[in-house]
Amino acid sequence: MKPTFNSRKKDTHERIVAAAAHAIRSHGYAGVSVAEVMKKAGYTHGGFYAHFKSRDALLVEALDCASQDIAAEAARVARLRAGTGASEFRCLVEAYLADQYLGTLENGCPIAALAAEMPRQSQAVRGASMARVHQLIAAVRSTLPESYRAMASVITGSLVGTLQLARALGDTPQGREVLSATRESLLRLYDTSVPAH
Amino acid sequence: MKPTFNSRKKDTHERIVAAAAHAIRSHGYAGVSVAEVMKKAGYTHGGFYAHFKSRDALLVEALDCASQDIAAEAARVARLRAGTGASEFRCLVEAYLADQYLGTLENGCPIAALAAEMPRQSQAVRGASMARVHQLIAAVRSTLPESYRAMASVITGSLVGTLQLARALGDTPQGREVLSATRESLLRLYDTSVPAH
DNA sequence: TGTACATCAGTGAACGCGCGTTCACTGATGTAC
DNA sequence: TGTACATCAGTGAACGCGCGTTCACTGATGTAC
Repeated sequence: MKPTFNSRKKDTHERIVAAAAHAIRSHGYAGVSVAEVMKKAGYTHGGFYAHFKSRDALLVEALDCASQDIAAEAARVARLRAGTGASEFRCLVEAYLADQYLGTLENGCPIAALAAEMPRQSQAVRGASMARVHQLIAAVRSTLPESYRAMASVITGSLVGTLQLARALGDTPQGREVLSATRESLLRLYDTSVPAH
Repeated sequence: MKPTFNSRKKDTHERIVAAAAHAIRSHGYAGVSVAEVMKKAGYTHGGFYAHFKSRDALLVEALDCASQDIAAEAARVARLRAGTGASEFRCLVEAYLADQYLGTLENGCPIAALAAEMPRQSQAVRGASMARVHQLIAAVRSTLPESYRAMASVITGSLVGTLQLARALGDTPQGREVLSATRESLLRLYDTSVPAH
């Protein structure tokens, strides 16, 4: 075994991807530059192509990494709330539309940050992006009772769109109002429509 | 009067803004270059700064122009449907989430195209963008009966987010399915919740 | 344990390119007589 | 109506800069004896 060499390179690779995973959410696909990501990760830009075939290859890995981040965060929130009697749906809505995401972009949902840019990307990036969109809709669907699953699209759209609109209004009373109004509307809808939960 | 000079320059100005209004929706704020807009408008890039103080000033005017485009289009659709008995809400939903917007970006709602980029813009562009977000929410609110107006945020978010998700999936069965599922959910919701319309 | 050598992750200079912006200019349009 | 001049909208070359990508190199890490 030669653990040091292998794990050093792997470490570096992961650090670059993690930096990019934050960068795509803060600045969008179009706002991410190779040099800046490498700098944020603590390296010079020259080493980049020892790790990635191209900038697009980095974008694909960064999206995957960001998605895993957010899935882990969702699982953490779910574990915290387990036993409080809150429905999975309530946990999802309150976690996704939390006020904390108004001010900081880099840790939120990558789909909310990137959806509008997806149609303009290269085939590789678009393919990875589409898979993540399906995954998010499926995650929302899984919180709904069987007979209400046709509403997964409208609810997912509502989460993604509302977060964007609120962020566009900024961390202000108006932005927070949009978030809280949407949380309440979705939860009231769920409580009045969905029986026996 | 010196009508020719004045109107020629005004004409040129409007042609540049119109080209930019299409470009921001196709390529996002970040994807718009001065040179390309000027070329699309039929000019060389050098003349740009006789018309605009900066690229940002163009973005502001382009957003305003795109918003007027879409408001005019909405009015046109509303006029066509007047007398068919369809509610204002139904007209809005069917017009906003029309299948035609899956394939073409350049004529759709600028907020759906730009929302995620708004928080990263200069103050001038962000200010203009925020005003348009408020305007869209108000337009949605105006189609709702008084006691349901608290739902304007969730519905606007749903329209914006769903269009983005569907576009990310492309002009495919899956993309169209997301659009039609959301249209049906919103209209069913309206028909079952809102009394006497 | 200590020295000589091989490996290879990361460095930094360089490339061609398109960006936003500036500016001296051209030549078509309009005015004065 | 016809000529001489003034205006100014649009042209195209140029600027400094950051981009994605390439590559000869360095020097720390690991191996062989």
